[in-house]
This record gives sequence, structure tokens and C-alpha cells, in this order.
Amino acid sequence: MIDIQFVRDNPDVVKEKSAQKNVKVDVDRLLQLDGERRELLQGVEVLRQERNKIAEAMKDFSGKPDEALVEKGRALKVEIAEKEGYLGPVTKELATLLKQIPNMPTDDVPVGATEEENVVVKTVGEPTKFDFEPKSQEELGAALDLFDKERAAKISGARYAYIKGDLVRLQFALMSWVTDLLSDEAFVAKIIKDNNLDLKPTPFVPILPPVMMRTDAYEATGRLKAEEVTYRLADDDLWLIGSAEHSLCAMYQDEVIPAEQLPIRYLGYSTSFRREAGTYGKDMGGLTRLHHFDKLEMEVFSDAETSRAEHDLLIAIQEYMVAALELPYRVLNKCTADIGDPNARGVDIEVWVPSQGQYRETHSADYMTDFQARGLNTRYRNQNGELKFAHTNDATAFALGRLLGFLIENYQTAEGTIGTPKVLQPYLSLKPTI
RNA sequence: GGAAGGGUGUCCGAGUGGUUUAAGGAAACGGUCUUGAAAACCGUCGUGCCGGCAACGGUACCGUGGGUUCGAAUCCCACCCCUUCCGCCA
Repeated sequence: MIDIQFVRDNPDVVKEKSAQKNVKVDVDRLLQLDGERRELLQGVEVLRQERNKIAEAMKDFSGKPDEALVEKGRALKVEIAEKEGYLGPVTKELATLLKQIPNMPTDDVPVGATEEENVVVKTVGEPTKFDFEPKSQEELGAALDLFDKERAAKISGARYAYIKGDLVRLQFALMSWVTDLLSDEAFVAKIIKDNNLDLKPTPFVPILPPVMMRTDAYEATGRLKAEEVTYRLADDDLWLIGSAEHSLCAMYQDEVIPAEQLPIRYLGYSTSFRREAGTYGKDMGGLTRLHHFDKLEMEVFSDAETSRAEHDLLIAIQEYMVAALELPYRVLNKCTADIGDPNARGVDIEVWVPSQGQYRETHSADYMTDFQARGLNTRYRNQNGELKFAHTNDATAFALGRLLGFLIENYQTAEGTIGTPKVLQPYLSLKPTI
């Protein structure tokens, strides 16, 4: 949620930046309601003050009530109820409009109307070359018996898979590697130093979050989409999370975090559930787009002063990990239309996919400033003793399903087997296929 | 699924109609004492909203929403959540 004071002070900025995000908002109506609400509120508060004065006076008459005062109190009660009746709907509509306003993009977010206008910041490595005809992940999967979508379709439907054998071991190796890496303070310190960031080297705490969330908490995160996007367990008022980020960012709802505990860095692991409605026919092959996939996700709570550096840290870690896997990749600075409503900034990393001859998204990094925490009422007390809304950042560590498919394509050999990335070799002692 | 207990400030916890401006304790912060620290002692210490340049004033808030009352943390109704025990169970 945005700060209403910001809207009052900068209505034109809000209009302009909302439009850049393709979000329709009625700022004029919002401000009109805000004015009405304040006027009504003052009227009500004056009456409440009178009522409180009567109550105060009545304290002295305990035992023998003053009929005149009682009568005045009765009249006030009716009047207050009437005015409060006007206040209710105005407050409600105002809240609805306020929730529709997206976070303001930072100045270094390119303005664009569609994802076509995302800006490629850099490209690292050359598209993988093969001196043989490379196979697609579907072909590799079939040849090496790494996943089975036909049987999954029989029992669950389209967009499900049985992931098997060495591909499972590859996933576990990736998970172990990343968990060890990010839990290591020296590693975090190194990335901070290499990127000239002014941050504490607090390591990431591995965490397994709940995969179901209540409606109220989910809504507060700003991440709950309609039932077309998120799976709902209607009988229990629960939703299946679309990312570990969703239950991680809600962890400190209605809490005040002591400043010395910041930053809090988590490495969450969970299965991510997505209905993928509206994507019929898209990415039907392989493991690129399934109804659920396992994902390692970084989540950071920080103060306002360091949150942008935390964002840069997460991107640097992402790059480090993709580069360590020796995958060709590029980094995109997403344009205003492509970052989410709660985002102030968003960066994607895309990995080269040989069978598609293009880069495909495997990572994203989201910088929310205090927008998300305001909705969740997650605060911290700064050194001056003031309460501030926390700043949140999240970023993909690895979206395993999709990454596994892209990884095996890049690592395939002329013999039809798959090589093992160097960094995973301590975790993976594979024979024939990998 | 059955039964019982409970939701109060950063935390613990008292509080069954008006001196609640929420007792008391802890933590935190400031000070006294001390070579320094600890301890002890003294002091400060809730949040949101509205108005105000500010000092400050007003108002709301004791799980949520209704209700009773001149007046509700306190009484009534509904709901939500947590804990414990039983049942089931990886």
C-alpha cells in the first residue's frame, strides 16, 4: 500500500507513474474522498468530545444520575451515529482506491508500455555452441528417462510432471549447493565487497515456510491474485502459495522488528503453485511452465536506508550463481509496465535456452521499498526511536523446474549424456547420464 | 472431529460498568554512584488518525464485527484465531 500522504503531496507524480505502469487509478476521486473524510471526521470527533465530557461529568453523580445530562447524551448518541453513517462508506471507498495505487517506480526504471521495452543491461557469455545437433529438454528427458509428463497428465492433467532419477538428484544438488553458499557469511561478505555495497554480511537463514496461507494475510502481502491465478482451498479459507516469497514476506505481519536485527535474510524453499490460466498452449513442452514447481527464494527485510543496496546484493548473488553454473545469461532492467504493482523496481535474469534459440526468464528480483510492509504493518524502530515501515526485497535463487530443463539442454554432450556443472560436483557423484 | 482454557502495550501480566490518563514486572533509553562494568537507586518510555510551523490539542484503539448503556477492556450476541487434552494420523 502506498502512503496516502505521498498521494496528497504528489498527485501528479502518482497519476504519471501509475499510468506508466498501466494501472488505472482515480487520484482526483481519491483526494476528493480524502477531503470529505477529514471533514466528516472532524465533525464526528467534536461530537465525541462532547459525549466524553458528559461521561466525565456523570462520574461525579454515581448513584443519582443527572437526567438532563443523560438526555443530552442520548441525543448526542443519535447524532454521532448519523454522522458516522456518512463516514463509513467514504472511508471504505477511499481505502479501495488507495489499494489500487501501485508502488512508484524508481527513476532508473525504464518507462515502457509492454515487456518488449525491458532494457537489456548486459549479456554475459556466448550462446552455447554444439558441434552436434543438440536435443531439446523434451528429447533429453525422454532419452534419459528424466521426467514423465504423459503419466502425470493421466492422473493430474496437463502441466504436471513426474521428475525422475538423475534430474531429481540434480535438483537436490542445486539445493544443497545454494543453501551452503548463502548460509556462508564469508560468501555474502565477498559479494558485498566485490560490488562495493555498504551492507552487513548477515548470512541467509534457510527456511521452509508454510505453503498455504489465509486470505487476510495473503491479501496483505499484495501478492494474492484472483482465483484464476492462485489455487484456493475454499473449504478452509486457504490458498496455495505461488512462491515462498508470499508466506515469507508475511512473517512479520503486525510486528515491530528491533533495528539491530536488520537485515533479516532468508533463503526459503517451497513448492510454488500456479494455475497458469490464460497461458493455454504456451510453454507446453518440458518443465518450463508447470502447475507447481520447487523454488529457492531469497527474502530480505531491511531498513529504508539500505534497501536499495539489498536489492543490488540480491541481483549480484543471482548473477554469481548463474555464472557459477556457466550458463549464458543476460540481465534485464524491467520497464514500468512489466514490474509488478508492489514493485519500485524489478530485474530479470534470462538464461540461454538452446532448443528455443533465445534467452528465457529464470530469475527475477523485486524491490518493494516500504509498499509491501505498509500493507502488512511490518515495522522497525530506528536509532532515533521512530517507527518506520520495513523495506522488503525478494529475488529468485533458483526456480528449479524451469532451471533443470534449461540446465540439461546447455550441459548435453555429443554422446547424449549430460555433464555436471563444476560447482555441483561436490554434491553430485553421477555416473552415466550426468 | 469432541472437550476445556485463552486472546490486553516491545514482551510477560493484572484488570467483571465511570478515579483506566490500562496496575505491576521485564526489556530499552537517560541519569546518579563507580577507575570501568555489573548491581542498586532516580527518571523516561504505546500506536493510528485529525488539526497545528511547533509546543500541543482532539479522537480512536485491550482478537474481529455487531449490540446494550449517558458511559464498555469490563455486560450480551456472532465470528476468527491460539493453546491444552482426547480421537485420527506422516
